[in-house]
Amino acid sequence: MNKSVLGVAEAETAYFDELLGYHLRRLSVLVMSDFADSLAPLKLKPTDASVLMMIESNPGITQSEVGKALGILRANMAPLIGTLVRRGLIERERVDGRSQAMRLSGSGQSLCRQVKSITREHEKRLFGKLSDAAKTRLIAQIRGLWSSTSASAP
Amino acid sequence: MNKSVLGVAEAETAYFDELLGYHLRRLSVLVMSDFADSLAPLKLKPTDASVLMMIESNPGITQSEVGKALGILRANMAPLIGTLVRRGLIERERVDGRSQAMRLSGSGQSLCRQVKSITREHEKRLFGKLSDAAKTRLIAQIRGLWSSTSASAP
DNA sequence: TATTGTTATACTCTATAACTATA
DNA sequence: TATAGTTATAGAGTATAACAATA
Repeated sequence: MNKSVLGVAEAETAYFDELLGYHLRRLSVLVMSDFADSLAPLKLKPTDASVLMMIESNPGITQSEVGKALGILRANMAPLIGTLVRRGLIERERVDGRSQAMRLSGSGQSLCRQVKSITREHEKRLFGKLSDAAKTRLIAQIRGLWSSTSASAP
Repeated sequence: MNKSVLGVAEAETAYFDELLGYHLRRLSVLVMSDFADSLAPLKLKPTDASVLMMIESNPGITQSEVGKALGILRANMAPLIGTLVRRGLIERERVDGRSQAMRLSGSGQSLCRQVKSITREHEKRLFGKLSDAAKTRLIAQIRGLWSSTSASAP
């Protein structure tokens, strides 16, 4: 329900149309918007979903580890995790006096299955045009661009 | 200076790695961040730059036309344009009692040339790996994905 | 001394609503 | 009645700073 993009012009777009970054962003905004809409029935935002998936793949992971992996600041993890715990999707267990290991609860696991199913449909809807080979090649290409550049600082 | 991404994991990323949308977003965030940093010396944000370019390509265009083309709400155009006018980059001329035609001033034009030059360097830095052919193919592919989906409402 | 989790807070983006003046 | 521009404001998302408890 949030469609601010960079495109749609009847006006001359001119210079932008040669820019890969411009098209990349335009598509990314569209995809994120569709993904957010797809997850809305589960009362989850893309960030929530990614946190759940990360915990599912790494049971026992701590808040700050998830934060590092997903690029979310500790300060913002606290309320985010708090909500998921209050919804009974995540269970926490102190593992040392500071850290707490996180795991999915039963309902967290079943919600996670729904997230995966919704995500599959979403990807098929948006990228179903592409053959598996084309999709794989595209991911590899994008990853190549990423890794060549992301020599960014700590 | 704003690096929140979705990646970097030492933790298992697992499911995400098969998702085109995930990689698309990761790269898009990286590219936007680099673009914003590149424009910072000109005291322009990506949005400002896109507005200037749009006016340059469409002299006489009105605020709401630019807004429609770039997906910026009227309400948010007002302060944005106001700043650019106060900086002497844009000139406004009433064309009827409501609308005002916008044009770049002299300094707006020369700043626009700098934007283009910076943008070229930015694209070369991030996408220089790709041949022109690969880049063109990629843009076409992205545009194809966009247009097949963006049957979105007004 | 560094790290984990937390709170408080600020800034930017984006969105809605309501107003004015024109058409 | 609809449109262009404006103002005010609210809500996300993301940032910094500071603190307590622990390592």
